[in-house]
Amino acid sequence: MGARLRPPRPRSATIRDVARSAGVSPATASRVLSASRHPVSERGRRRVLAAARRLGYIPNLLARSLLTRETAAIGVLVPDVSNPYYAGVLRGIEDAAGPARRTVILCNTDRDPAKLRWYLRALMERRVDGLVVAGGSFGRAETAITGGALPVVMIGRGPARLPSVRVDNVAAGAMATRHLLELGHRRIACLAGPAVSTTAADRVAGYRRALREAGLSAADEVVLEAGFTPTGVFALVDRLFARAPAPTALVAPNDLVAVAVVRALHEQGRRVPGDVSVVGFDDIPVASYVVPALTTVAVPTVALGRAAVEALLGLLAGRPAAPVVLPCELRVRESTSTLVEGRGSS
Amino acid sequence: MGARLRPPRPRSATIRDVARSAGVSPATASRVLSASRHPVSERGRRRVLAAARRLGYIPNLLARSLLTRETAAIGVLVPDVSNPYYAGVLRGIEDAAGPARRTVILCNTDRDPAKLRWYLRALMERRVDGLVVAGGSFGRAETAITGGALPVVMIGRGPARLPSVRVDNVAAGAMATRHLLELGHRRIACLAGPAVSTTAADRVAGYRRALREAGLSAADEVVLEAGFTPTGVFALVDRLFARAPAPTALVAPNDLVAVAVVRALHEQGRRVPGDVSVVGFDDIPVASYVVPALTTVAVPTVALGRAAVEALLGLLAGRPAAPVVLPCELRVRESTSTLVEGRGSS
DNA sequence: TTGTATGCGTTATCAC
DNA sequence: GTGATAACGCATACAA
Repeated sequence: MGARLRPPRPRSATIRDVARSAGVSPATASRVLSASRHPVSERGRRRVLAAARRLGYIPNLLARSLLTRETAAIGVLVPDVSNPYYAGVLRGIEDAAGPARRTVILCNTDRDPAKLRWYLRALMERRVDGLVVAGGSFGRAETAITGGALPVVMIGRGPARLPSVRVDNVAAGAMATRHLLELGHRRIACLAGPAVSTTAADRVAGYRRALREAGLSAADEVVLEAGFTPTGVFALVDRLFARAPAPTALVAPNDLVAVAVVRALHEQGRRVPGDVSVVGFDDIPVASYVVPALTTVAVPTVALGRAAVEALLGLLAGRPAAPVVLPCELRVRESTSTLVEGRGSS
Repeated sequence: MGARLRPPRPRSATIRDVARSAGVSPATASRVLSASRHPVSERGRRRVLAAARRLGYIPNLLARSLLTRETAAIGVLVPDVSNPYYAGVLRGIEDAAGPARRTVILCNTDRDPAKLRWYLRALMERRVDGLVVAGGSFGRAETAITGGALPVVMIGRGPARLPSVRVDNVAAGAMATRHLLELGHRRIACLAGPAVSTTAADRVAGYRRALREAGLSAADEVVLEAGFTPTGVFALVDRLFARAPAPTALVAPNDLVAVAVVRALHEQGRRVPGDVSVVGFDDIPVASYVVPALTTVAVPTVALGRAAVEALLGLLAGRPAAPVVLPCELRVRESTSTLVEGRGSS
């Protein structure tokens, strides 16, 4: 006698039950229910379908996957869903996965390498068909875990050999900074995102490049590490404006922080954009509704997620994935304005 | 000869490979690798572990689940992850699921019953251990699909018999409205969320109750349907303030819309809170950073998600789930203030 | 303490 | 066009 377990949950109808009820063999039932291309008589088909409905048959994907070696599931690794940026990405992933009949297994890494690796293993144990990884810290060690056996698409920059879908954050950083330069600003501070984030690093690099191209020197660069959340931003802004000469413009690491910066300045009695211009990144949903509406470099988060899944589906279909770089767009709104002479001069 | 499929992906090491490499039987290998309570000699254990490491063995959860009838996966149905409210809920779900070694399968329903039912079926095919459903429209038809075979925990109100984790949105709506009444406001308008949302309906009910308790009549109620996103809010506010007498205070369906309302008023030249007081719900991350900082009724979204998973885990462990009602909290900030006499009188 | 054998639910193969 | 059968990878009842 074989395994005889206490069934933790009632056993639902199997394909054998359906077959018996329809008066056919399990093979025939399977051919009907799994949309196989194998021919089945019209009469048999009807009987199987009727029996399946009658019994409330729900196929067991676990058993099917065990045999076909495909789970129709994709794993998604993201630092934090409650961040609007990743929420948008996730939305795009879901939007593309649904119609392709794939389900999404979600994992929050919190940018913690240990957590990342743990989840990675969990996803491999589940034999997901592929992975979409957003928010970096997916390096050589992690590639080793997947053993190259698993198609992986990165959102943002990752290990060079992995296909990626991203925006050019250096260009985005430069775009934001150039906008401020064109408005006449010369003392422009830059709040950087977390040190581990390549996105943050690239935006800072773009900031530096734009300054240099405008003829400013390294001495004119003011870069402070802030992070991608408002935590600690108030103190940072205090520090930034305590020193003289104070900046007249500021590049925030993202919109969330930009909103906090605007408020911090407001509390100091400085007006945006009257006294200080502020530019953010991402164009999160509230960006255009806050007062002043945020000037920002829009990142197509939903499109990123969507493109990543499309690339992954291509990979699964055997098509090689070309790197995708989606365009960013400067959206000039109310938080930036021309430098008023007499205040900006050093 | 049996199934001989073209392997779409290279076959990874199985427990038989490990057993052979370790010089033991598959049973012994299984006992070591699945943390079974069955005794295994120390020597055997070491050999199996070594072999597993050597071969890069990763257990196949599909096969294990087929046998144990447990997948360690929970399905999550949510209207829209890119909404900060649900992003918070999702975060809480993930936070509680991870340490319990459960993975989360995410589905966006968009409040579309057809999509909901499709996903529901997909989750059942995957044999998830249980379901967390947020954002309603999970009614009798859906309960029928699960056939009661699947533990379900609702976040928010749902079919009466299903265990739920929620906040008292009637109380929340009353709390927001009472705050405005205490500030002296009498002409208070209410923007309702989507008609299908019980959360929205409850908040409106609370609004009505508070007005009534303050001795106002049904004639004093002004309720307009807005939705949970800023779409169309500008036109709505225009309409609202075109009529006389204009309201002096406004209850928004959530913070996202509240921010948009503040902006719409700003564009009309009305000041918040000087001319109009505005209160929102949820206390989303930006709420305290916008200017004016939003007075809002905080909903513990992350805690809701966490509690839902805990209830579900309890259910899976055989413990009955008592309904959980988490407290809301009024956070008075800058978007509400005392009614200035002479403007508020009719 | 170990090994052998069985079956979880499904689909591919082969013979009819 | 149909049916019997093996196998996917694993955990357990049972015998040793």
